[in-house]
This record gives sequence, C-alpha cells and structure tokens, in this order.
Amino acid sequence: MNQVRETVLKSFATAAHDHGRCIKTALAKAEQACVTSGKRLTPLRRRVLELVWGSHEPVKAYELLALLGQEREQAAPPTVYRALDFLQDAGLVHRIASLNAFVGCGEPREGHVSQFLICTACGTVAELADPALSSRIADCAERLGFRVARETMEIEGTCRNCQKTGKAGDHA
Amino acid sequence: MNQVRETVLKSFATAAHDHGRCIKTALAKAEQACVTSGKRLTPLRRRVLELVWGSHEPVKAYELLALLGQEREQAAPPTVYRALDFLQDAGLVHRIASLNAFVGCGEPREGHVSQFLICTACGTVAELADPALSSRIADCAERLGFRVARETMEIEGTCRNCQKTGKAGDHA
DNA sequence: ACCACTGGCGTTACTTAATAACAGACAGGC
DNA sequence: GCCTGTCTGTTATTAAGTAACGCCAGTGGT
Ligand SMILES: [Zn+2]
Ligand SMILES: [Zn+2]
Ligand SMILES: [Zn+2]
Ligand SMILES: [Zn+2]
Repeated sequence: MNQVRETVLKSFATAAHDHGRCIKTALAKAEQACVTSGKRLTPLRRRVLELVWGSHEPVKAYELLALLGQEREQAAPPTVYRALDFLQDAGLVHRIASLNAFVGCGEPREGHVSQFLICTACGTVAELADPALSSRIADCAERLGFRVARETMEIEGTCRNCQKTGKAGDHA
Repeated sequence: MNQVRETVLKSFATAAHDHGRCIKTALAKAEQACVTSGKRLTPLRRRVLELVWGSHEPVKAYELLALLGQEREQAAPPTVYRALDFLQDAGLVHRIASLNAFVGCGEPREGHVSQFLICTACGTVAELADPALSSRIADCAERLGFRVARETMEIEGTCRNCQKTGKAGDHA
C-alpha cells in the first residue's frame, strides 16, 4: 500500500506549532524555486506570499487586500490578484476553488496536482500528494478516452483534532 | 478491476445526440425524486432545472438569470440562486466550483459524491461515480485521522471527441 | 369562518470576487 | 542613453452571491 504524504506536515498535527518556522522555510523555498526557474519574486509578491502563509487556513483575496492596505497606501484588487496569479503559476500557492481562497504550497513544484483535505471545523487545510489517487483518476479517465490536464480535489470533513475536541465551527 | 460508470451517458459519446430525450428523462426523474422525498418541484424550480439541462455544458447562474428574464418580467439573482439551492439540496444539479457553474445530475440521489470530467475544449462535463476512487480517498483521509464529509473532484482535460477533431477552444 | 404559521417568491440593496484597460515606473540589454 | 518588456498604480466595470424585508397562497387548528 502506498504511503500517503501530507505535505503541510504540521497542519493537522498541533494547533500551536512554531508557525514562524513554517513561514520562514516556505519563503526560503520560494526564493530558491524562483531563482532556479528564473522568475522574479518581487517585494510585493514576496509580501503577498508571506501573508498567504499567515496561517494554514485558506485566505481570501480581499482579506489579503485589506492586510496590504494597512501597510501601503496603494492597494487595489489587481494588486493582490496579479501577485496571486504569479504565485499560482510559480506553484507557490494553490487556489481552493470551493472556497474562493488561497493557501501556500509546502512543496513548490510547478504544475503539480492539488489534493486538499479541508477541515470545516477549524478551517485548516492539508495538502495531499497521493500518486495512487492520481493514477486511479488517470485510469478512470483513460477508459473514457479522456486526457487529464489538471485535477482539482477538495475533500471537506473534520480533522483529527476537531473530532477529539468536538468542535463544530463553520469554516465551510 | 471496478467498472467505471459514466452517469451522463451521452456526454462524451456523440456531439449531436437526441438531447431532447436527456431533458425529458431528467425532468421525469426529478419529478419522481421529489415526489418520493416529499419535496416541492414548483414551476419555477422545474423551469430552472430545464434550463440547466439545456446542454451538457455547465451553465452560469447569471446566464440562467438572463434566460429567465426573457420569459418572465421578474427575475433577480435570488430567484435563480434559490432555485439552484433547492435543486442542489435535492441532488438534481451539481455546482462545479472551479467554474462557478451548474450542471444537471443524471442520477439524482441525495448527497452522492460528485466527480466530474470537464473538457476544456468543448465545455462538456461528464459525471463519474467511481466507488474505488471514493474509497481510495477515504483511505488516505482515514490514515490522517480525517473524517470525510464531502468530496469535490473536478478533472479538467480533453474528451475523446475533441482529441480526434483536434479542437482546442477555451471553455476553461 | 377565523387565525396563525409556513414556505415560496418578489424586491431592493449590498457584499465579495475578479477582470479590463490604460498609464507610469523601472530594470536590463544594446 | 535608449529601447523594450515587465511590474505596478489607478480607475472602472462585470460577475457572483447574499441579506433583509414583505407579500401571498396554502395548511391546519379552533
Ligand atoms: Zn505552520
Ligand atoms: Zn479541524
Ligand atoms: Zn443530452
Ligand atoms: Zn470536448
């Protein structure tokens, strides 16, 4: 049986981990990825990425906009959407379609699949990378003559912590 | 190996099938489902469902609104969103989150999973119902202590027809 | 017949999400 | 220095979805 890798390691592990480290390593990896791929991680883009990594909960574009607005005069929708577009293309953040929100990617590789577990109680999101799942999808598709280009998988439910603590909040 | 069922049978089969039949049987099933579950398929809801079934391509809420506006004076966003909410709850239509759009469900059962193949060339959507896929997801989740409530799976790519005809349109 | 309660719908107004289009700034290559 | 492309600022607009209020028809009890 294939081992499931949970890329956002701490996400469902402990509520109060050293999230500063998460942010720091994420930014370091991002810098690295951009250097090797020749993309420009400008201060604005870097800052937006940092804000996205503010937590392991998905962030809304207009929340980012508000945060940006606090620290610089000029901040309009295109400001944040352009940065997010770049970050998505670079594989540094993912968009969660079912939530209209964004999360940082713990393992930036361009064009990799996105499989997410979303806890509707605490709002936390964990990113999976299960090859068996992908290949099962490829199987289904192939049998119908369908060529897969991009997969969006967003699984809502309750994480271990929230099951224990009986939380039932509505981060739907 | 499990057999993959493609619930919207004609969707990727022939471009010009007898879609009138699709609509008719879909509406008949819907009536039936509502009767047995004690839900009220009012004229408005029925009409919206019919419009959703206008094709096998997902329909946007505001397109529906425009269509409704042609045939009745009174049509505001809540009109169509309320109907769509009802139809979703009844399992008669699905929302495709990655497209902000809606498609009719060929096999109305309340609360069943939604797995979609979306052709970015012709816009057509096919609904899968692969239990093996679901159980694989359940496996992954369980290993992380995650309890699954709802799964959203939206696979983009190219259908058999569009591969043959070399179409590359952008119904992204 | 009367009343109260409900669910469905019309209506207005608003929030949130995202994009278009144009202009200035700024860096790197020549 | 100057051209060129990319990044960003700015304004405006479209698309998507929701809140809140009130009307009315149907229902069910008294
Ligand atoms: Zn963290
Ligand atoms: Zn949780
Ligand atoms: Zn059809
Ligand atoms: Zn196609």
